[in-house]
Amino acid sequence: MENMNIKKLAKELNLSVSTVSKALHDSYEIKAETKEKVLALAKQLNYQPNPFASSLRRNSSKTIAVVIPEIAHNFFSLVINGIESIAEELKYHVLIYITHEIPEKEEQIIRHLLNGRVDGILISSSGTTNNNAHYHELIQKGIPFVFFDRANFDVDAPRVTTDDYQAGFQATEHLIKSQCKHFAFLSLSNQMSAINHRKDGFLAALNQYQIEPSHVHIIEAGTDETLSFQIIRDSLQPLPESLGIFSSVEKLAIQTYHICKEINIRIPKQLKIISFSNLPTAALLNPALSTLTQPAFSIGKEAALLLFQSIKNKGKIQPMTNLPNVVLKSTIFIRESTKM
Amino acid sequence: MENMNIKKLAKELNLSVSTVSKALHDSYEIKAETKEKVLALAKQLNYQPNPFASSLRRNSSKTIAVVIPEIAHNFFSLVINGIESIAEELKYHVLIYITHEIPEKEEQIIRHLLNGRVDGILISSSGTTNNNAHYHELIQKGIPFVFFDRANFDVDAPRVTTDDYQAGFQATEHLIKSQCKHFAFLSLSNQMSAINHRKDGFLAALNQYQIEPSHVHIIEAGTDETLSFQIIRDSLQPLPESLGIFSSVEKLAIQTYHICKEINIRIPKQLKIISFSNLPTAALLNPALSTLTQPAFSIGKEAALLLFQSIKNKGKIQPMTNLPNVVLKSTIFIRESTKM
DNA sequence: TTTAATTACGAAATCGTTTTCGTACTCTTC
DNA sequence: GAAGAGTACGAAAACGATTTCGTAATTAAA
Repeated sequence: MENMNIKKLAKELNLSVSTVSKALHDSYEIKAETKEKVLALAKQLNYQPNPFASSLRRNSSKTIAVVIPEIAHNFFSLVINGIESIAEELKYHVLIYITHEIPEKEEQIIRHLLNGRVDGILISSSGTTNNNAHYHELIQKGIPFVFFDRANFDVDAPRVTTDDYQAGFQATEHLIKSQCKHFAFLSLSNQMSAINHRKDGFLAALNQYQIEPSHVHIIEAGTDETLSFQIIRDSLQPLPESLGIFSSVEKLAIQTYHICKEINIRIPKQLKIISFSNLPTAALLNPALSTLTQPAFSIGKEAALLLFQSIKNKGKIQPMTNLPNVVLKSTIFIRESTKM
Repeated sequence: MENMNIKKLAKELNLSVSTVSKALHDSYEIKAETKEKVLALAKQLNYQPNPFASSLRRNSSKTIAVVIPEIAHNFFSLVINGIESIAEELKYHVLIYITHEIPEKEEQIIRHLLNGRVDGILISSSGTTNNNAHYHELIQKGIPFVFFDRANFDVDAPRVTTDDYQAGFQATEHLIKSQCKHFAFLSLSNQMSAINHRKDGFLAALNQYQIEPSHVHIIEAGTDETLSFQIIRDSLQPLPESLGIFSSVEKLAIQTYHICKEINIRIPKQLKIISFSNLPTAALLNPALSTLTQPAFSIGKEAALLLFQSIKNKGKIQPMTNLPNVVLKSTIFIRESTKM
């Protein structure tokens, strides 16, 4: 009685295993009456097919993987919510893997997934742009994957991103019009696509408004918490006159707030700041933080939809030109932190 | 060439399938020389065992499930981080399921997991205390599970919780000593263990300091975002004199902040508030929010450790008395929001 | 009435591992 | 040099589903 399986079920019904299996899958070969009997007993005995036997035979797992740099992060949590909303509907399971921003970790995870454990993968890359080998192995193995937010543009895969360049331009333009004289861009690394696009927008705006290059600062704070704290603090001492900061990620903006509190820099009087962020408390901060907010939930949803499409189309010829490349818009919220 | 498997590997090596399998598992039956050959070719041909065949045969999946009410929530994200840190080390995979605070959803997820897809489950319950059937089915099937944060105390399972009663008492005592006259407890529902323990601590403190019962308000805001907003707003109009709010969860405190901003209630002058919270921006809010902060990462770690212990001990006789019941301490941070 | 088609089911192969036996062969040991 | 122990491997049976193929029984067509 320990575990119910299709064999016991068949014996109980005086039917063959194959008949029961077909009945459970509503096959046309089985007559209605038999199907009912099978379904009824299956429900009564609480029969649930062994997922591994099924996956082994059908060569599909009904499972996808989500590979993200970190999870304790509003943006990624919201994305997962979006992904889950679709996966749940399609009765897919979701495996989570966290790279902690370590490219080698990402490679290891991806390589591990080559064994067929999942039917597809959603990736927000932690990788450096010059290491694509593991992605190509996925392609070779025929495992569909979709990039979201942080894509590797050298790899032929669908992606869902935001209008990072435009948003970066817009944010910077806003800083310029708020009478900033010096401009700083806070970055994690110069190897991440999304962040680089934001930087390009930043630089383009400064260029268009003919800001003197000596007034432009690029601060690469890195992914290490304590190190980035120091780097940012050092770059604020001495404080350039009328500094406008465009932070490419939420975490660095929060750190900047903490630093300003610590060394008594007044926002927005001495320093203005705007940041990419999905903080639900942005408007409640002291002062309220101006943000560029990505449609995180939709990003997750769209990425999942693209992935499931790829999974469905697997085997068919795919037009490798004209890859799906969904670009969603961020929203700018002007708040006190960039007030004149 | 499409997919490498153990059979092709064996043929290539002129060995039997069983020998190759044993070699890959470093069996004592196989001599060192053979093992080396096998390992070498396996690596060269990039052989990776099919996880489903393996799981089917060994009847274990190297996978655990995490069932949580929501993911876009600092506390749960941090817990997952803790869980992942252990799972990663033990080479386990982590499936995520979100109940969205819907008890029926939780039941459905748990029932689905009865099929053996996972070796164990970590649950933060969304359930009402009077529905345990699905947990008992897990026990009957012999699938180990561990509660964290929100436990069902009527079910015999290990749990990792925090000192909710004491923290509730401490927070309330702090409000009392801050000269509050009226006291409100913000709750999601009266069916959640952790929240009820916080309420018990709240009530005990008020009782000990002989606060008049008419000055004590219990506000059940529910889990619906817009509804809870209205409920809280209504309960703040008219505003009781010297109101001290103890919010049992972060979300309701944030809503309260938004409401106070909207209808111009000054914190902490007219209203003091302290909340359970893992907000990284608590100190940056306007005003800085006093918090009770749970050791979320450790909770995840401890829960995962307990679960893996249960998985390892499976089959052995378990002393059902004396269940592991880890209680971790929260930390109180007094900030401006409760200043006199 | 005979043949062809359809219906409803069963036997057995299959997915890719792991594991239990069985067995040659070598090496001790008395 | 016979018996026993140890070594190193292979054959085959699982694990539990799905799927292909075959076939009796019934129905329809000629």
